[in-house]
Amino acid sequence: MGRPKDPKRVEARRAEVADATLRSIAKHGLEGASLRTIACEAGFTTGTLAYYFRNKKEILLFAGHTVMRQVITRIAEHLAVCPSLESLERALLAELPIAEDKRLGWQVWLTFTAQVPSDNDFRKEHEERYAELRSVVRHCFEVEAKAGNLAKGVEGILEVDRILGLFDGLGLHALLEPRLYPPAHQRQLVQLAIRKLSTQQRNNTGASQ
Amino acid sequence: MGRPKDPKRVEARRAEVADATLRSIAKHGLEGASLRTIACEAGFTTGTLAYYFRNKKEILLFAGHTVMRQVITRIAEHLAVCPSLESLERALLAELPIAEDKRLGWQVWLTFTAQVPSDNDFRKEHEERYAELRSVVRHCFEVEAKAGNLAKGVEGILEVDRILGLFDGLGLHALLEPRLYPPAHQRQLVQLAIRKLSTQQRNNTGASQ
DNA sequence: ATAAAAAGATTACAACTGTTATGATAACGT
DNA sequence: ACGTTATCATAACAGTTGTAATCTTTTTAT
Repeated sequence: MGRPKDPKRVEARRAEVADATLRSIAKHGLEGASLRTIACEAGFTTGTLAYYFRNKKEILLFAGHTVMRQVITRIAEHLAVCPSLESLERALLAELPIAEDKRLGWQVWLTFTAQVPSDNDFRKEHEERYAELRSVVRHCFEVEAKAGNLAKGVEGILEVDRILGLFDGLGLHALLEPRLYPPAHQRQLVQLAIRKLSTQQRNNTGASQ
Repeated sequence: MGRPKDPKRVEARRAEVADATLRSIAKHGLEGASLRTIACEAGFTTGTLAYYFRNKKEILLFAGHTVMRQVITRIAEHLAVCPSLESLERALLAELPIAEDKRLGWQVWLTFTAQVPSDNDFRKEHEERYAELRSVVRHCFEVEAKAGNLAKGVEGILEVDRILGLFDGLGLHALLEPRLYPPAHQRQLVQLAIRKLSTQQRNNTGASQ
């Protein structure tokens, strides 16, 4: 008798398809990511895709989900060991569109984000991921507030939105015009924004990595 | 003899098509904006579009161009009469995704922005518009700096990127999750970010409009 | 070894896409 | 009034899309 669906293999194949989807989007945008190009990129045919996914949208949602989840997981792990503003700084710096793989991540983030206003499934996915992200960062501020490490007049709840707003906006601009936002410039902007909130001022303008 | 192309009429028709394009995108995203739906939305047929535009991309670029140009023109006019941080604050507040028409503008901005990484024509358009925007805001900072109205330790060049990054990031988040970013919250964030830069602190948390 | 089910390829299909050729109409100058 | 040309609609084109039915090949349990 044939075995029941091997979950290991299914998971692996779905991951391969997701990866191929990301590569397709990175090359020619969402328009260039048809089922055929995705399948070709993965070394399969459309029939294989149909076997592991119900339809194209499920593929896109899965691909987007994995990308966002990986980013947030990395940030959360940084902040889990030590939920401080310093950790937050390091976590965000590591995700800026500097290295080529990070730039690719930002690009697919952008294309998926652009689907949110006109597609309820993408909207739901977005809301869930960002709820996680906000929760992690908010916890970070709460800990610092209790320790009395926040400068006078900084409202934690406000600052979460401000930092995340700046982070996404800066990342977006850096993705779109890398020449105007070289790595050092990106880092400097994030560092300045975070360090202004802390009582203990650090001065290193950051040549890490 | 038939008259030569009436530029007034041509301009008007192209504007109608651009408007119809924006409405189509607002309804079902870029995927839902085919030449037929655009034409139908404008009360025309595809033949009419072909008469006023060479191809679809030209339509999209024109539509995107007009939207961005209008936004930047409004901001520039605000800052032309009085290039101060206070004017900048008012100008940016007026463009936040609060009213429904502004939200629509942000949505098309997002869809066009998402094309930038994979399309050189969109990239060029984006670079030109943001060069204008940065120039206007930078001039605003220069004037304030000469007047000695900038708080200690604020580097104008850095702050331009920081304000614009925060503005786009915040606008994006507010567009995607309006319930988490009610009008007062959006305004508060922008106001706080700008007023921290000035020597003369104002305190109104903003109930304008 | 063999039956059975899973995994994947091939192919077909209907719908839709952007583009364009052609036809009809309306506006204008003479 | 006429002819010319701008304007716009109709319709056809070839290509692509997502989807799904069908067929072949592995893989596995007995």
